Parts: sequence; structure tokens; C-alpha cells
Amino acid sequence: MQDVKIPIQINENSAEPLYHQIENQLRSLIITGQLGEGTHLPSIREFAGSLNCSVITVRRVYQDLENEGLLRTKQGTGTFVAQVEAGDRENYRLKAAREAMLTAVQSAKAVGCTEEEMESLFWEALKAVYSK
Amino acid sequence: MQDVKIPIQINENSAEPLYHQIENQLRSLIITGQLGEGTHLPSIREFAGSLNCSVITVRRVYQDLENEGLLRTKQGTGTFVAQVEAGDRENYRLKAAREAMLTAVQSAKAVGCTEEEMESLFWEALKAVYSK
Amino acid sequence: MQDVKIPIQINENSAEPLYHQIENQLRSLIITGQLGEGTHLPSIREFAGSLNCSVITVRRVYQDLENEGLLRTKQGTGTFVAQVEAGDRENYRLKAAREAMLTAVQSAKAVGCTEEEMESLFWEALKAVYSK
Amino acid sequence: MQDVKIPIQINENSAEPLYHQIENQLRSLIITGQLGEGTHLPSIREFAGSLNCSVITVRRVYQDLENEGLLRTKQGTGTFVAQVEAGDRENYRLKAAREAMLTAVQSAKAVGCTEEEMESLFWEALKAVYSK
DNA sequence: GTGGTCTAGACCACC
DNA sequence: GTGGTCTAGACCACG
Repeated sequence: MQDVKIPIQINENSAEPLYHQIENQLRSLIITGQLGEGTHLPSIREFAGSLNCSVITVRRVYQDLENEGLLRTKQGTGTFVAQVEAGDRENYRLKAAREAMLTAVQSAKAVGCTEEEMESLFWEALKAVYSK
Repeated sequence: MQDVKIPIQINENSAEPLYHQIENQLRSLIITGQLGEGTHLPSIREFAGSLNCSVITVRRVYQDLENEGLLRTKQGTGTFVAQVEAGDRENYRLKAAREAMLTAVQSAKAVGCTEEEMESLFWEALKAVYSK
Repeated sequence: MQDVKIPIQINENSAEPLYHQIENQLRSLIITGQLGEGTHLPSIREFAGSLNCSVITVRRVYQDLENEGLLRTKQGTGTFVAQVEAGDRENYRLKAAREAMLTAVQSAKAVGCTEEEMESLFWEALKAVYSK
Repeated sequence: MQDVKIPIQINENSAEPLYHQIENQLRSLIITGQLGEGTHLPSIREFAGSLNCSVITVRRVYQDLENEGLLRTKQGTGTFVAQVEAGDRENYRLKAAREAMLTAVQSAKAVGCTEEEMESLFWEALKAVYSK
């Protein structure tokens, strides 16, 4: 078991609900292995303080991720990263990425993009993201 | 001016709000030219009836698209497709598609995909969408 | 779609959390088919009023059951019983009952009951429950 | 008086509180006679060490069981298994088992099981537990 | 100290 | 009217 700082970026202006932002980022950290099994997450009060949000919101995040099987929480002890099988981890990653890509292509098709245009936009996006 | 049936598909189970689904599809129809300039859209009441939704929802759709400059409402006469310049049409399309693609790539990167994986997923998505 | 009264019994003195009691009873009503697909559940405010509990608690119940796939909720419209496949319904029932029975037998074994004693206790319990 | 090793199995992942798990197992050991009257239990500190848990937890266990009359604490000497009358022992066993069975049957009825189904599930559970 | 539950009440988005 | 999110703050159970 380890004890670490969790790097979460909150976008105040986003339409995405606060708890969603936190959940998504935390989920990514777990399934990419940046938070290893057994990692002791900050207590809900502490995390709420550092994220500058309500305890309830953090509580909700932890609970949702526990329902997904990514966290394990023990009353009076704390919240920990659960054991995630390598296969599951891979599935999570690919499922999320595949859905994102599919959605993008569907949207592009809906506005009448040709396959060539999409390909060009894809490379453009790739360059934009990885040059940052 | 012409008077046509508007082909809108509503997905009851989607998390996407009703007005959003309708707006997006209607916007696509207009900027891809499937609804030409001057097309007379159904009355709010009529459209609401055929979509089996509330008039409030349709009113909101018409209003939002009018604000975007895609529709034009004439008191007592009805709602019509506005003039869309070729350049604007192109901008709309690419802007929407570009954003979609960027979002997808960012999501994929967030879950740890490599560029190679993304490319593979992109082709997969393209195939899936166009083989339908 | 139908609109009905939901018969929920709250036990104030139980150690079982309020939201758990409501969830369990509602789940039973759904998987036993007493609340058919499409049934329009009371609004969270209304239900909270009749259960004499907080809106938040009802909200949580609805959300948890939605995550389980038993409810479907549409913003601005309401909360409905989702489509549950007959097979799933059967699985739910048997899974719940099987676990309950297994737990009981394990507990009984832990305190040193013989198989004969258990059988006798089982018949006793059956009689007690069904004679009510 | 004797001094023995206490075989307690802790399940880290169970939702059941630690103190509960320990209490239940210790209670079973006592009422089934596996820990005879006068047995000298380990000191709180020692027990906590071997269970790898907090002394607070063990203290609570000892205290609860003392309240139930199953343990007896002598200042400066230690904690011992109290005298359990044969009748009491029998009562404990049957009470616990009876409650467990009743709960199970009620749960099963709540999800719509017929008496026949329950019987079948009961035999299944019995087989599962005793074949281990 | 930790998490678990519940409250009242606010404000927003949707229909 | 509906549900969706977030808040502050209380009290309890666990270690």
C-alpha cells in the first residue's frame, strides 16, 4: 500500500458535472496503472479540501468507482485502489477509446464529411494533441 | 419555397436531451443542403405532433437554430430555412467534425492509447460506420 | 405507461439504511413484475413526501436502480421502470434467493448445527413465513 | 485453565465490519465448545498483533462478548471463557440458526420464490456447504 | 482519525 | 412540472 498525491484538474467552466470530471480522471489514473493496486487514496475530507469541493461530491466519486469495481473502501480505514486484472484494464482502455472514436466518426459523417476529410481531420487532431 | 417532411430520428434511451437530438439532426440537414434555403418547416405544433414531443421542445429548437442564423421565422407565416453561404456551410461542417475528432483523440490519450492504437481504432470506426 | 401507488414499508428501527430498504423493496417489486415495464414512478419530490424522507434519499434510490438497469430516467419527464428481460428477471430472483439460503446454511453450520437440525429449522421457517 | 491459539479467519474484502467478523467466529468457538470454559484468551495487545488489527477492535470484541456473558475479564490477569450452561449453549446455537433460516426464507419470498423453489435452493445450499 | 447515512435547501437544465 | 448537481453540516459506526 502506498500513499500518493492525486493529480486532478478541474475545469470550472465545463458543462461536465464536477463529479464526472473527477471520476473520469481518477478512472483513467487507475486503469492506466498510474495508481497501482492498494494505493491509499486521500480521505474524502482531505480530498474535498484539496479539490476545493464538497465532501459529498468526493464521497459520490469514491462510491461510484467502488460500484465499478475500481476502488475498495473500508469504513474507518480508508479507500484503496482495488485489484484490477490486466485483461479488464485493457478492456476498459480499448472500450473507452473505441467508443470515443466511433462517436467522432459518426458525428463527422452526420455533417457530411467524406472519408478523406475525416482522415485528414484525424491526423490533424493527432498532431494537435501530441505536439502539446 | 417548398414544404417537406423532415426525417428526424429520436432515440428515447439516449442520455442526450431531446432538444439536442433534434437540433443536431436539423442542423445537419440544413448545412448539408438536404433542406434547401427557403424550405418551409412544419409549424411548431405540427412538428411536435409528428415527433411525439412537447411544443416547448420544438419551440426551443427553432429558436436556437434561428439564433445560429440557420432558420428565419416570419410572424404568422412560419419558419423557413435561411440562406446559408457556401463558406459558412463549409465552416460549420469542418468545425463540428474537427471538434469531434479532437475530443476523441484526447479521450483516447487520457486512457493511455498510443498513436498506433488510435490509428487502428480510427480505421475500425470508419469501417464500422461506412459499412452500415 | 401506467401510474401507480408504490407500497413501500419503512422500518425506522432497522439498522438497515433507509435507502437500502427502499431500494430492496422497489427492486423486488420490479423483478417480480408487480411494477411492469414503463410504469411511471412517482417524482422524487412526491415520493419523498409520501415516504417522509429527503428528496436526496429517493434520488439516490432511483439512481442506484438506474445503474442496475432496472429504471430509466429522463430529465424533465420522470422515472420509469425499464425493460427487464424475462431471463434477467429470473436470474435476479434466483441469485438473490440462492445467496440468502447459502448464507443461512453457512451461519447454521458455523454454530455447529447438524444437517438434520437445519432441515428441521428450514421447515419451521417456511411454515412461519407462509402461515402469516 | 488452558492457553491456546485462536483460529480466526479475517476476510479483508467483506463488507462485514472487522469487529463483527471476529465476534462471530469467537462466539461460535465458545458455544460449540471448541474453546472450553476457563480458556485463557490472548491479551488484547497480543491478539491484535496476531490478527493484524487495532487493539481497539479487539477490546471491543472482548467487551461485547463479556456483555453477552461468554467471556469473563479479571483485572491484571486476563480474559477467560466463561461458564456456559449446556442449556444456554443450545439456545445460542438454535437461536442464531433459526434467525438465519427465517431471514433467508423471507428474502426468498420477497423475490417471489415458491415453496418448492425454496426447498430446492435449500438442498442445493446444504450440498454446497457440506461438500466443501 | 476514517467512511456511511441523512438532512435541508439551493440552483440549473429539460419538457 | 420533472430530474441533475452541488452545498453545508449533522450524526453515527468503525478502527
